[in-house]
Amino acid sequence: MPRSPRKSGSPISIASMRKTVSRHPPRSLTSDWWRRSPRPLYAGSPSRWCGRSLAKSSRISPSASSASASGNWKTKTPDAMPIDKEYLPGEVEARWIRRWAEADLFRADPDAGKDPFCMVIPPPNVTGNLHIGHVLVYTLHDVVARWRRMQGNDVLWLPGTDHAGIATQMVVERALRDEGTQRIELGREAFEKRVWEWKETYGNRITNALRTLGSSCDWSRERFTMDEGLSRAVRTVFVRLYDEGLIYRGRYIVNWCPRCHTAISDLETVYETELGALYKLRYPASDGGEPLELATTRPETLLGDTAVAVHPDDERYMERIGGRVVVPLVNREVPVIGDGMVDPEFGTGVVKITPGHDPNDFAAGQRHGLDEILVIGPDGRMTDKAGAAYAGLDRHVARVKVVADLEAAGLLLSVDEYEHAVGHCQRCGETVEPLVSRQWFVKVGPLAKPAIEAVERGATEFVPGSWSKVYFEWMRNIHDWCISRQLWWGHRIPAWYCDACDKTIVSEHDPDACECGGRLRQDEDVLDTWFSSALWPFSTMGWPDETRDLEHYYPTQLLITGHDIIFFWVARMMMTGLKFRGDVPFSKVYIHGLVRDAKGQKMSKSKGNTIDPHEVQEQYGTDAVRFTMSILAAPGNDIPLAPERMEGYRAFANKLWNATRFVLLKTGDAPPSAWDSEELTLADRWILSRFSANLEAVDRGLEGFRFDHAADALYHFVWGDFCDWYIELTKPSFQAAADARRTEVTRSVLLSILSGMLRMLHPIMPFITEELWEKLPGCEGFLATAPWPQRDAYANDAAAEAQMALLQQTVVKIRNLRAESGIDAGKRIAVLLHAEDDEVAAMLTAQRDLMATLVRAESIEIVEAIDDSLIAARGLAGAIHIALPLEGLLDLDAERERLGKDLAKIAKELDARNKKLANSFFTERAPAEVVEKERSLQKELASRKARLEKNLANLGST
RNA sequence: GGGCGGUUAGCUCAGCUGGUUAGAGCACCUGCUUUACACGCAGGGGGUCACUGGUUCGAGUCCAGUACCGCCCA
Repeated sequence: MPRSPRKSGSPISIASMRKTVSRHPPRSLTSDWWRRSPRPLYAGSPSRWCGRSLAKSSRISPSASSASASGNWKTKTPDAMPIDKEYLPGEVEARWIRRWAEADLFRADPDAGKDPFCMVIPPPNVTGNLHIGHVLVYTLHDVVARWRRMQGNDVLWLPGTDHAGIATQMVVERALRDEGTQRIELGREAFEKRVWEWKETYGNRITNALRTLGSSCDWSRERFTMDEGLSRAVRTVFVRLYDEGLIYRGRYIVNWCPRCHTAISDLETVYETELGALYKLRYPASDGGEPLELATTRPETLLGDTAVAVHPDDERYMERIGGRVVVPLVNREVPVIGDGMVDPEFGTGVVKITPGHDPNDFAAGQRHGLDEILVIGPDGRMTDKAGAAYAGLDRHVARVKVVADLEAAGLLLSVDEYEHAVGHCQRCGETVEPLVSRQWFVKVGPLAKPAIEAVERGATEFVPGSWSKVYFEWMRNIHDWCISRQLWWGHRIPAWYCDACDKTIVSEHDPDACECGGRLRQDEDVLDTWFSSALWPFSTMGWPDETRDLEHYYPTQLLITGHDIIFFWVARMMMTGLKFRGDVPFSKVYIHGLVRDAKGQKMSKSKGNTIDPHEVQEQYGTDAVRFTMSILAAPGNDIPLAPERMEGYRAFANKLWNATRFVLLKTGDAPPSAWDSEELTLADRWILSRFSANLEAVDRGLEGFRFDHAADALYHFVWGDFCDWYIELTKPSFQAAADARRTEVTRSVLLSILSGMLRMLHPIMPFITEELWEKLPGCEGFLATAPWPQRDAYANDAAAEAQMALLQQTVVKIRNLRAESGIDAGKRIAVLLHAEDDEVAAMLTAQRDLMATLVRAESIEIVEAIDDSLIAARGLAGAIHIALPLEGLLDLDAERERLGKDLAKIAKELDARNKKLANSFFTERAPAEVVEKERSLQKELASRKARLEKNLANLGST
């Protein structure tokens, strides 16, 4: 991140100027721009690489794989060398997307003799545009895919889209309306044709956007849920489930959307709390006795009432059970029933029962054998059964009239404001109308059982594991799944009804006629889109045929998706996978968080806080966006996406760019040469060791889906270890006076680390790394297919790390003393160092020239003792004494204050140690090594404190 | 009503099986045309880890309760 990009107080920041002026040519997303090639194919075998070990002794090699015979570092041609001063993502991204596609790098090959690693994409809606949530999911997919590919797996990341029944139909209907026509006028066949045309024209918008992210999908295997093969899979599944009695057709109460004109599943109904009214009504008793008073939120449905219910144990009404009351306005006599579902606390404790229009009432109706009277039709208007006074009225209008009529009849007792949950259509937002109709259902219970067991026995594992609870909870309370939709766009239900004999035929192949010779009519309805999505992990691989892909890639290794889709999709894939393939569809399910805005609020168009992926890709570069997604992807957490974050990682990309620029400028275009371990400096050994440690952190992070940890390790390795320290440490080696061999070893280590670094970064930042890789001397082929660096256990050089830590501490303290003493930044000063420990003193002596360049010192002297009488800024770095002789420059008061502060801090720490060690419970019960640690720390603090006190005393009193 | 998650620096978040001085980025302050990078360099300030109690030699970390926030299911 930019620590502090603009300190000058300049009113216009460069970053803010960039926000308005994009420097990159706009990319068209609807064309096939990524296919066009102005240049010949990039030649190169897919797996040549340039990161082979250069150490003659493998002890400190960043990459221990043996070099292939052809892996000689090649001298770069000069035209590959020029490198801009800043990273410009736009053109670079477009070029690599094209070159990767041309080289067909991401095609999986089941015969490659490699371990497969397979993921299927959560198919986006074909009508959709890429939104920021997609960017997150697909970034994580691609990070895994690229990492596994570089690790040597045969990676299949299978892309595709789903046909999104309602959404797509609505889009095309809207277009028809604009043309002054409508679906019904067109007729079913013509309409379907129109949708296909629409799909051909616009259906690749989202997949093209996916390509701009750098997604390394195998596009040769792209699928669409309405493809011929996938449609066959749908039919096969439908028929088999029907034959086994797991699909049935029945009259049942469903959630009906009067606007979409279709049934929708429970999951597609979203409940929202709304302010409505609670109406208290009076129902006269048939025998002229005491009337019953009841409360309802939906008075218009009383026209379809077939009973009134009370709780059987409710003493107020017990004796009324079995009696009859008259439903007002329609004057229908209905029974008073006793049912446990009635909450005596609600309203008056009496409720009306409308089995035709309420799920609970429907269930009660079944229990008590009540009639279902449908008074609201599929169009949301009252039916004839509602009576002549209401028939044809919209349900909302009817409510007003019913209430008015009741009032006129003196049967309306009160109207109170009332908050209640109202179901809405997830797709169009219309108030859902529960109504009884004839629909197709999947009997889910028998399918759910093995799916539950599979997660219980660990065949499929949720990450983070807590999501399995959510899965279990839903699966164990699962309801039958309404799968028919009253749409024209989708897989038409393969059921035919005979006009003559009333027989139902369900068949994979369209039948010609009924056995009885009667004419057949196919069911008008189509299947829920999720029905085909549920088959995605195997239907995309060719099922029901036994294909090579299916055999090789199923079950897949990983599914990455959001928690909002566990029920809709994950659970259903589990059920069908087990049922039809006899195995789980994926061994791991990684559940990511939801992308929110910087304040943690959900993004929505109405709030205006959405982030357009294309815009931020242009603005910050796709790599920066991907890096942001990765580093924010802490499991179990939503992702607060602030533009500043992306800005920061754009700076990171630029930093990487310039680090490479430095290396290239200093090292020329010759490939690196091998070194002997004895030739390495402390700095060389240290960076090689750090490299190894960070490689381990990145591997561990990616293995455990800690994308945040992996990205964090990379960030700090590149910016901290490599740029802030190692590059600075190498600079003396490139001065004219430097020893030629030293220069050669340094440039070789630099190139070697850089090569490994680019490989490590590639899964998260594919574009910039591929671009830089191409510029690196000797690197051939695509980085995308270069081997992942190997961990070398011997590369951990603890001694180098410890010495370097000491050196860094000393450097930081010297800089601190300079700054705090107000020494001009450009001024060369003298530095005295003293260490009691001989080894430390030797190390300091060896590294003093190096340190001098880092702190802009004229000289650094390692002395036996620092003269107490010297006027100097003094400090401690661990046990190393530091003095900057500043005769005449030192503000004694300020120095006293500074030392006093240091002293107070150390005294406080020492005090805590003393107390701890004085506590006999601690020394007796804590592990010996912990106590020992505290003791040695106590000792060191005491000596540091004494030193500071002495320094302070030497300054004299004011 | 049932369940799950969260509460750590001004902001957004890390912090694994309890053990030195609780970290990062952003923001903030100071200084800097140091020949890779001002999308930069160097230095710095800032936290009663929501609250209460418990376990423990030792709690941001484990347990219980409270408050507030969010999500899911009914």
